[in-house]
Amino acid sequence: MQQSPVPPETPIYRRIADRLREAILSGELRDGDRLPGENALMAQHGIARATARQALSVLINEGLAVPKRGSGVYVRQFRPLRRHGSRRLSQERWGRGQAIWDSDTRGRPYTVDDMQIAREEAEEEIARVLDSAEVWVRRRRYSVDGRPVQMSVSYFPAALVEGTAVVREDTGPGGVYARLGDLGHAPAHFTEELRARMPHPHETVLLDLPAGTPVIVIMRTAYSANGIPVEVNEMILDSASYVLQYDFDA
Amino acid sequence: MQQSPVPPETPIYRRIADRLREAILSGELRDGDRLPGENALMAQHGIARATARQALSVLINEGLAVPKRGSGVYVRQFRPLRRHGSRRLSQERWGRGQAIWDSDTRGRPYTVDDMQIAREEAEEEIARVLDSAEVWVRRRRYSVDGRPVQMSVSYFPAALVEGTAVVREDTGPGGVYARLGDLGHAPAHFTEELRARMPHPHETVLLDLPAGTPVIVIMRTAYSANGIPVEVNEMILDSASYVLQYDFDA
DNA sequence: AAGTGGTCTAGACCACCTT
DNA sequence: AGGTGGTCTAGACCACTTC
Repeated sequence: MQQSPVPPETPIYRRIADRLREAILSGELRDGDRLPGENALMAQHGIARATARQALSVLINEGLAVPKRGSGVYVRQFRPLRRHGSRRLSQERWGRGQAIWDSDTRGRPYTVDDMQIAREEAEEEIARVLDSAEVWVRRRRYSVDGRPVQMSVSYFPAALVEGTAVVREDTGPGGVYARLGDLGHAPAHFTEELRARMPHPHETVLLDLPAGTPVIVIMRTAYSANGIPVEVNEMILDSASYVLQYDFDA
Repeated sequence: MQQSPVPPETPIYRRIADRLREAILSGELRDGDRLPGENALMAQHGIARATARQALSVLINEGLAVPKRGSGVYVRQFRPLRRHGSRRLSQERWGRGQAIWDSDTRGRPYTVDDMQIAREEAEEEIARVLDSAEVWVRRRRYSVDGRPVQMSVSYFPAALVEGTAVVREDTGPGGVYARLGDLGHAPAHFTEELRARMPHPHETVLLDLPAGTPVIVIMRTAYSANGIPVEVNEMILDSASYVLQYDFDA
């Protein structure tokens, strides 16, 4: 009924979480291994259910563990894809580049689902950047190995692409950028603005994100050679599925 | 003692959290505003303390709200700095670039604290990339307006920088990169590998991060003109304090 | 002094997964 | 059938902030 008279400096649930985190980060518990469950923690430490849950919730919110209903709590894995920002400048040019983080994009193709194309009134920021109140919008979701990894929304100035293949489902060989080129507005420069944050609920659903998984938000603006913005592309990435790489010269 | 016979499709705590999130994202509740507290939610919805707490914890773990002991739970703000990856290629070159996200780096200087310099045995990954088992390490933390925003650790091949100003506290005009230049190894190419994840506990402490705040991890490798890696710089950024910008050509 | 969030106990019913 | 995590109740003591 009464807890120990002098509360220990760090709360019980936190010390338990620390112990488990150590086991995970040290590799003692490996990817996919099962953590001690609520009942096990209650018995081992003589604590109440809520306290055991709180300990596990720490690791879950840190993205180190994933709960599976009716089964247990498991160590989470990190197997990223590699996304290249500026491919043309990539390491092949000066060779010898060594990657810090492994990734395994090899051979696994993207799948596109939920493609949607529509003409819309632009949100404030998009309208400002594209200098156009009306835009054509292409929405899609990318999956790898059947698991969603990215949502992407492209915006084009309506006047620029009206009636072209850019607003059709099948954009033809070379895709949207080739069509923009046909129009005399081939993308020549890119700006990517990037931030990370916790996902909103609809993003959690669409990307099937476990708790403790941030998203990376990329706002990419494409400019034609004469400096006209021709596309804004907003991407929401599952941070557990990606390593981003940017290469550039001094 | 008994809850309603047919449990509602979505749990109570989640519906409350949804309502509050809506209020935050719609701007009805603004930056720094106080959310209804545990007692208020208990009274308004006729629920137990733990349920009210659970509702608030959702928003806290989403990074939308910050709890303040003895005071209340408040709407969190996002006022990022802007970090430029490839400045030389930046938008000024072709003009007209419009930023999607506001940021206010203007005039606010970085402060460096906790500078540490040491000779160490390199971790496996660093040793592999730098092709050197022994490294000199420079650690420091950057703050803006007295609030920590970034931790940074630079690694140099020991043989390359031994006895030079690179391993001294004061690196002189132009800093470390200028000294590498003096040695005939001026950085000419950069690769940045970037990911986002929830912070580890020591990062939470050192960056003073509220719950629900991811970190952005950047591993930056600098190569000299002839392709030799001369520095690896690992940066841990508070994701709520940064927008990253990369500019490049097609 | 009163109110707030932080921690903890000891129960309960439920849906879900494994066996 | 039994174990697991998900939700919820009704209390308790505490440290801290605000007034």
